[in-house]
Parts: sequence; C-alpha cells; structure tokens
Amino acid sequence: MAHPLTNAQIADSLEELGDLYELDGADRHRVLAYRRAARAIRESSASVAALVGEGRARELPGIGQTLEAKIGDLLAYGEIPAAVALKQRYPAGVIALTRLPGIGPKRARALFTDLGIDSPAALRAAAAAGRLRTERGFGPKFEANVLAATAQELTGGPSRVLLPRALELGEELVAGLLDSGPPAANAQIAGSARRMVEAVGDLDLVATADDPAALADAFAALPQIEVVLQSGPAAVRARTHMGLDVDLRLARPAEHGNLLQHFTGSAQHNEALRADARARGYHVSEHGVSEEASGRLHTFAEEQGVYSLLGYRPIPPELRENRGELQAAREHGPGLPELVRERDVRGDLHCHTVASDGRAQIEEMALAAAARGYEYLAITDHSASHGFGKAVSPAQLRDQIERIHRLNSSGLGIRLLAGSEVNILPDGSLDYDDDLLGELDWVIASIHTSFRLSEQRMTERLVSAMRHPAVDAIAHPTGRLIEQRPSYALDRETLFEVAAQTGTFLEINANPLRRDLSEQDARAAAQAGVLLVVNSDAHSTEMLALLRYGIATARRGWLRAADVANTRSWEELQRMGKRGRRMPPAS
DNA sequence: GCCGTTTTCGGCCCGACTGTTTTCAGTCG
Repeated sequence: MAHPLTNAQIADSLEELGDLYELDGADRHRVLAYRRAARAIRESSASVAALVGEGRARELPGIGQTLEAKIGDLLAYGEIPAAVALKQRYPAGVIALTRLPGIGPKRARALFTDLGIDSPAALRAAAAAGRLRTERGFGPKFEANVLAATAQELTGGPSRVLLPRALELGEELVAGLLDSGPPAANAQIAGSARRMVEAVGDLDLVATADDPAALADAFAALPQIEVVLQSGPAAVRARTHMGLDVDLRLARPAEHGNLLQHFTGSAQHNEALRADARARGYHVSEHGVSEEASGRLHTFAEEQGVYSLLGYRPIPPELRENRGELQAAREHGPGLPELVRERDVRGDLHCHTVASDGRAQIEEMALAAAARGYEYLAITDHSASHGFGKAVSPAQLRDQIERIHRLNSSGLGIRLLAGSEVNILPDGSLDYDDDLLGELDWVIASIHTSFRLSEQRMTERLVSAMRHPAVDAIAHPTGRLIEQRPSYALDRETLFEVAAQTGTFLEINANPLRRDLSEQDARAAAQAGVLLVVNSDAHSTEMLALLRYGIATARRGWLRAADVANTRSWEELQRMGKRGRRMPPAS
C-alpha cells in the first residue's frame, strides 16, 4: 500500500475526523464512534494497516464497514476525502480552540462562524478587546477565563505526570483530609491513579463525611492546594502547587461504594456498565443504582455492592478499561484471571551496581533484595559498549562473576546470579563474545542506541538477539519512554512469535518512566505464548521497590502469576526458558 | 457510525458545575 501508517497515525487521523464532524454539528454518537475506533486502533498490538490489507479490520471493536473503507482510503491515498473537505471549512486553529478549558465544539463553531476567530491567539485578542461578549451566550466572565486559559497555554500548559508523583500527592492529600478538623470518615484515591495507569492528567479523590461542606473547606485549606477552581456541595476542584488539578468528590458514608465505583472509572468502563445495566432496567449513577420499574434506589457503603447487584463478580480497578472485563466478570461469563500480585514475585532479574551506572555495591543490592523476601537477584550491569556511564569491560565482568560466586558461598541469604544487560548492536550482534556470555547465569539483552532503524531492520535486530543461544530475555523491548518518546518501529507480532518459539522471556520493565512492555503489548505477548519477567531495573537499593509499577502493568495486561516467570523458583524458571531447552530433560 | 439477551433499526451513561439565561445550554469528567 502507498502509505504504511502506524496505528498511532491512523488513530490520530480518525480522531481528527471525529473532531471535524463534531465541529460540523454531527450527531454526538457518530463522533463517539470515531473516538472509540481510534482508541481500539491505538491499543491494538497488531498493525492495523496489515489487518486492513488482510481484510480483517472489522475484527477490532468499533470498526465497521464505513470506518474500514475510510482507513483503506487513508492507507491508499494518505488522506480521508471527508476530512479533506471538512478541513477546508474549518481551519486547524478552530480545533485548537476546543482544547482550551470551557470551550467545546459548539462554542468554537460559534466563535468561528460569527466572529471569525480561527485560533487561540485570535481568541485571546478578541477577549482582550472585549469583543466576545457581543456574541449570544458569552459574557465578561468568559472573556476573563479565556485570558487566563490562553496565558497558561502559552506558557506550556499543564501536562500529565507519571503515576508515582500522582500517588505521592494523593497519599499526602488523603492523609491531610483524614487528619483535618472535621472528621472525614473515609478518604481515598480514585480515578486513573487507583487504576494504576502510566500517567495521570488529574488526580481524583473521594471522601465521605457527615458534614461534606466542612470537609470541603478543610480540603481547600490543605497546604498542597494553590487555588480552588470550582466548589459545590458534592465536589471541589482545585489546583495544587505541583500544577496537578485535583477533584474531590464527597458523599455520605452510606453511598461511599457508589461514589468510589463511579469515580474510579474508567469513563469507558462506566459507560459500558451503565449501558448494560440500563438494558436490564437499572440506572447507575454515583448516588446509587435505581430500579426503573419500582424506582427503588440501592446505595452501598462498599464498592462491591454495586457490582454484585448488577450481576458481576469483583473487578480489580486495574482492569476497568472496557477491554472485556465486564463480559468476563458476568456471573455466567468466563471469569476474570487471578491477577499476579507483587508478593508472588520471587526474584528480580535486572539491576545495576556501581560497576556500571548504579549507586550501590553488589552486597547492598543483595541485602535489600533479601529484605524484600526475594530468593534470587540477577546483577546485570551494562555491557562494554554502553556509551554512557561506566561500561564493564570483559575483564571486569570476569572479575564480577568471580566476586558473585564468592558471595554466594558466603551465605548472603539470597542467591545472586551473575548476569549482564548486553547491548544489541544495530546488526543484531551482542557486544560480549559468546565464551564470556556462556559464563553468565543470566543474560538480558536490550537496545540503547540506533533507535531510528526501519521497522524491518529493528525487528531483524531483535530477532537475531532472541535467536542467540545465550540470550535469556529482552529488556524494555520497545524502548518507549512514557510521555517522552514513543516506541521504536517494530513488528510486534514477529517479536512475540519468535520469543515464544525460542523460549526468550520478554521483560515488563517496572521503571515508571518505561513500563515496557506496555499493558497491551504484555497481554498480546502472553496470548501469543510468551513468558514474561517483571523486573525493577533498579539503579539503587530503593529502586527495587519500583517493581510495583511493573506488576501494575502486568495486572492491567490481564497477566496471572503463571504468565510471569519470576514468580517461580530460579530452577523452575530456567527450565521454562531457553536454558531448559538446551539442557537434557530431567529424568 | 456501530451494533444486537433492544438483533438490521433505534438506540447509544449520567450528573455537577458555570455562566449565562430568564429556565438552560455547554462543558467536563
């Protein structure tokens, strides 16, 4: 095909077309259909361009005949004709208006058609001149808000923060609420942070109190709060000094379960839950579940009450993304997997010491890992050609192997594995020779250079590494950095197929900036028969605790303990991987 | 535009808050 686009590029095009239809006043369900389709494409582990080529695009949820044809046009001609026509009527700056707070498609369209405003800059100028209030439905308050919003936008605007910062702030605020004068009976983190997503755009809290108004006042007085943006009897929205907005929702204790369920989301999960409930005569909101026939309202102090009433088994927050969890959790459905837990992990197979770019000695890492209850820890410093920080020469690595063997016989309380994080060079070869690699207990290979290879060359590079008999696992297999850098070009289906064939483990790197494989890729890999390992990639003793974020990704990818090899003993893990295939079977 | 325990047409989640209105539309989550 003429334009081999990535899933992200196809999704962007459909989202843009949805925005254009919305500006044009299309039925909102039609617009939502474009957004749903874009999300399914973005989350697909398989190449959607390839699916379209095979005539299989309609296997994706939310893709029907029309969208399949439009994606086909996009791939064949590089553009969707309907989008080209609409873009002539609405300049790109009009869509940009809808990104400003308080401006949606209706207002953007009115501003453009009646006042000729075609960009945020033009809007700002019109607000400064007091021209906006001449339009019906707009007043001086709106002009003031525009000036404030565009000023912030010009200085970069708020961006999403990684999960650890959001959780840290959330825990501080929850503690503040619980300690505040008027008693909060309960306060907890909800929203996307509770679902353990990668990065959050704002923080959601729920609290119960017999006097909600007093609790709202106490919230506004917490030292983390910079300014209250909105305030009502049931909700407070505020900006923190960190720049992250916080929504606090308040309810009486008897409705806490309803509120927590609602406010944990995701929006897509709730939407599907409510549609399903509605078909069976229930209306679901944060205030309760009402029966259509009798009008009876069911409220619950515990969240599970909502799910039980509607006929669902418990659904862990990490799964609430409308990715099949509702169907699986139905009382007569197939059931949800028993998700892997942090305490199932028996060893960490990726960490660094002062030998390369880590901060601690081997002994310190070993003691910290033993304190976490691990049975084994692989020391995997960077290999010879790493290029930044200290590189470990072959002679230094041989010394380190000796040192680890000595430590193992000295009774540390944990088994240390002599390992390395070996660079995969652009041609797919490794930067230690095979003899040296053969002396190691554990080899994890990864890419740290030449990220811009073509999809074909990058895939071949990784395939070569996985076919190498000494390579046990691939670390951070896609190279993405959350909110900073997308994955390098890569054929994931081939990656998973070869990993399964060769018995190479794929890592879920737990560093909160990586979480690589992603949840979608991890789920697709496991379905393809790949075994995963969840590792901290710790560069200090404290960083061993980052494992929780890798476990969160594994859980969001529907993985069970059986899908994660380092929930097994070291002996068992070896048998499950490539080493097991080159050893004679145990009699 | 999609989809089917509502099944090829007629539905598609629900409420809070704001700023405007003169009883409510628009936006947001």
